[in-house]
Amino acid sequence: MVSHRKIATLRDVAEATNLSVATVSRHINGSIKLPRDTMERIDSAIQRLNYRPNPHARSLSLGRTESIGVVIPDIANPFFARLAAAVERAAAAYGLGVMLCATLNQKERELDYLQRLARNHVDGLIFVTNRVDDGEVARAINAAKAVVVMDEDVDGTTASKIFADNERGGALAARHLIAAGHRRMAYLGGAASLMSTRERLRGFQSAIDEAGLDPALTAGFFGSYTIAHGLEAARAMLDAPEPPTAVFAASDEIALGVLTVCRDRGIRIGRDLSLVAFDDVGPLDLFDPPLTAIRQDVDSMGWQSVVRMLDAIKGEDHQAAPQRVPVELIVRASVGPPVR
Amino acid sequence: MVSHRKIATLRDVAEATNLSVATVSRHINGSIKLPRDTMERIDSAIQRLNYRPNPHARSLSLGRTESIGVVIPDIANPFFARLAAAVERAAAAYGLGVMLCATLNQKERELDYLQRLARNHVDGLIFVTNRVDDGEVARAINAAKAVVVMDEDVDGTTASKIFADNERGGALAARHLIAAGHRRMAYLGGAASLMSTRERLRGFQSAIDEAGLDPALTAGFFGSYTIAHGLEAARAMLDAPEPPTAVFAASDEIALGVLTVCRDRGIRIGRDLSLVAFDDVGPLDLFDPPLTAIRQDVDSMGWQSVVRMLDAIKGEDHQAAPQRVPVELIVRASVGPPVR
DNA sequence: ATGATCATGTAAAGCGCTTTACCAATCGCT
DNA sequence: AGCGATTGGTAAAGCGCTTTACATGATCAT
Repeated sequence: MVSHRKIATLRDVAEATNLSVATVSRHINGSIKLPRDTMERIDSAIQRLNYRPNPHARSLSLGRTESIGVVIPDIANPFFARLAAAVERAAAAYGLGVMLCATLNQKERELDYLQRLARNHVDGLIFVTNRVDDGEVARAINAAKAVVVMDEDVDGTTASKIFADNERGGALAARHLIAAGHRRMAYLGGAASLMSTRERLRGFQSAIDEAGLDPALTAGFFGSYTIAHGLEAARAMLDAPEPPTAVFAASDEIALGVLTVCRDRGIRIGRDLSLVAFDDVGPLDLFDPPLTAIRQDVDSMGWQSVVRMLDAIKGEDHQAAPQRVPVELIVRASVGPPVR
Repeated sequence: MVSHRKIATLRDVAEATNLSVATVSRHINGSIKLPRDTMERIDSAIQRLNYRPNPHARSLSLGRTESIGVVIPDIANPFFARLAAAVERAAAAYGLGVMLCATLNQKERELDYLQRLARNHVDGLIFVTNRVDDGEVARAINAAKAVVVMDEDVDGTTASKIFADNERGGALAARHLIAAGHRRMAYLGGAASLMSTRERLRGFQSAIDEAGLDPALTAGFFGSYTIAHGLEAARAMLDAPEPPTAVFAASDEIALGVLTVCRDRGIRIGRDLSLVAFDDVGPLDLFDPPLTAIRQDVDSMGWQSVVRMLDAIKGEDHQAAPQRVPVELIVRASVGPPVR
């Protein structure tokens, strides 16, 4: 006797209770007050039939989906993974599902998700990119429903925005290095046109100015937030006629590249060369040596992005200014006095 | 002049082309052959109106959603993050969306997702857990539609299964350690009742047997796949009357715990104590020293889980036996000859 | 000329739910 | 007794799409 029972629908429970679907629906959604025994009849039927509303029917009828999309370059990257995890946690706390979309940094995929999701698939989109946009993605974002842009800006968008306090992070790093005695430094950034790379540099330079030092002594190397770029930039930097005594890597990944090159060349981080990283999501304390870094408060960013998302969905005016999430200097063992 | 234009529906393009919605729908879905100019009329109208089908209406009508769910303990964990990324990539390649669900290892959330998603929210579920189940989750899995269980078994389920070749991984680790001369070893596992922990141990022991060594010399420490457990187990192990000369950690995280304790105590990994990790997803090559590890082929697991998912959705008989994905020994610098 | 066949469509039901617009019966008041 | 308000419901439209069943005209072999 195969029990191939179908999934119960609202209608089934209506029939089981001798009520109309409307009554049952409104009771479920709390938009009607019924006599006690009617309520109990309904509840027990729901229980018995193991009824659950069909989310698609619900979405179709309601026009909303009770879920949001998270568009992210790459989940395998620890920074984005933690960001996604933070968003997920916050979303779950607010009863929202999360649709995950990895773009692999491809414009096509960004646009595709923006379309598919913003259409009607989800109520809103938390968008984080790693690419510099030519305007097309910006247009798509502005055309979409509720969007909050996180971590990296997309020029020309009117969405709510959440960013780390990059500038302050850069300043913190520079001050720490300067305090240790460094004068000739290097900045290894991501793409030169990315907001985060620019801001971290600006902060770094402002601290140099502030200290009355010669900004010309600090070299900049730009590329991308990857280990590969870290390797390349580290080599270029070390092969320069007058190599720096300290380096500020604008991401964990870049710092890992530096670490690798130094290991290969027998350069001891923290002694021969000082290093400050940015992000602090990997287990930087377990590296050799433990890496001093500017820590982003990823959890807070994720949470706040969801909060602003809910505001955006409710149609509330988002604040014009991007929200800045504080960063923090975590001192470990990769910074020492300069050697020459 | 505010352009508050509504989203175009199928009906809109039908009206724009003077055709019926049915005709347009069937043309879009390729289930009708139309004269060239009719086709062009439709296509251009779609273009012009920027029409996209409403996914919920589509799902409701079709009974499927073109998306799958991934249930995972914690996305912030690099191993699961990479697994999720691999699944995402494969799913995207097959035109499937991915709904991400983090359970934080809570039974309630596992059950909740199993319900919500398996109901009708997604076409199938890729389920990975970290918990030992009391039977309830197993029942829910069996009741759900297409499910593939990955990485860790759930006892009593009839789903398709994809696991790493844990036993072989354990054997590989043991042989490597034995070849280096170790006799007194420790196994630091996760929960003792977890399949993966048991299998890795079994493989480890079988290699010991095979080598004709005394299995009593290998101590086992069980707990969870976390840094915290790694710390604790490492301390217990080192404080034993006769500490081992080598340790096999059943996860990267556990190995990180060992690393930390050893750093604190001035024990040099690779010289005073040998260490082999399992997973190899973190940048283990950048640790101090670079860690020898058994590598899981996460990408392959993710991809294959999607392939089997598609089979399951199509209702094809899944193979009875779990699929085993090969593992590989990656030799770095954390294993040396024993000291006493 | 006649039916058969094909090409090009149309109308309408149904997917499961929410919600608006109603309605009948009861109750409390004057 | 008569009135309005309240209680406890119902019927039906509509969300956007797919699909089945049917219709119309042209083409073709006989």
